[in-house]
Amino acid sequence: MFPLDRTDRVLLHALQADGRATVKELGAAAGLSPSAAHERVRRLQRAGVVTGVHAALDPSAVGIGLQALIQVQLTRHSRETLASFREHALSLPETLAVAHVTGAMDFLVRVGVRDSDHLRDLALDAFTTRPEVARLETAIVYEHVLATHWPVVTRDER
Amino acid sequence: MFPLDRTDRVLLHALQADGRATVKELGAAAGLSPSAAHERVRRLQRAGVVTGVHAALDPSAVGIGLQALIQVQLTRHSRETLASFREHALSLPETLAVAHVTGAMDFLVRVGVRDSDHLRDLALDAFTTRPEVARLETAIVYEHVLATHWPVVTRDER
DNA sequence: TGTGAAAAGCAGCCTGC
DNA sequence: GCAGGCTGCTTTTCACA
Repeated sequence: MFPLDRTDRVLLHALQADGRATVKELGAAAGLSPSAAHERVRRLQRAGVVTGVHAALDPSAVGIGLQALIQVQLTRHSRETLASFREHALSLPETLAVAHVTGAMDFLVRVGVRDSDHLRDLALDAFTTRPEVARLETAIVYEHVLATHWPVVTRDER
Repeated sequence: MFPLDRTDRVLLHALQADGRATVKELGAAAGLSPSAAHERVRRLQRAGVVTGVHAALDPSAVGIGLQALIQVQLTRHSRETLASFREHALSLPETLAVAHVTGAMDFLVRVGVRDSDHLRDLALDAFTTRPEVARLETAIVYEHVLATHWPVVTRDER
């Protein structure tokens, strides 16, 4: 694991809060010169600690009137079946997130749709038709909030 | 709803793929001059279509060895109970996402922990002790993938 | 790893279509 | 609503500590 010190944590925090922050701002937050902050940010990216910087959109602004959680139980649990369903779910334009989990249901797919008609069409056309799918259970998502600040749960306090 | 044309969609797509892209690059992707791209990006931000730009981190790099989905059934469904549990869940450093959903379970909280000991401590100390919580069901998350490209599901093709 | 200076490139603004 | 030019700031590199 890439060792993260206090300065790295400050930089990561700042980049999670505002991914477009300038190196100058990041440096100021971490008590570093712009060039030093730049070097550290580049290193964090090269080391794969920062996997990317992405814009977050307002669901309703892009036509998503409804979010749902489609819980899927597979017919079989072979590697092929899992991989095949995973790929399919990720390929759907409505898919916002895919989770492969333990328990009665194998996959949870969070989707963004226009309305309940769109949701029904999606469930019937893109899920129940699949040979991998044994059972579906769909829940409406009233609200979904992503944490914008991941803590560094490591204990070392370097 | 803010009207989005083809050019806006290209800009949004580019910003989702790389939130640190320069206005020059965004313009090139959309077939626009840097100044025009800049103007449109600013408008998309002011209109709230782009709610923010955030760095994504590698879970294992920040000490998250395990992710779990804690499903919570509440004792009561009053506005106060819902709000109180929601706030509590969002305040936990381990929380990665919170969803309020329909169905047997009321909330789904995705958490990032070091290991199974950490998960047990979290469940016992931060969930089962809460008066709002009637029942817990915890599932291990083998894999979680967030879509980095939200489609614009609107139909108008302006 | 960090600083500071210098060069290159970009953002931000303005003017004219 | 867009292009092009201008100015100041930011990024990026490099020598040095």
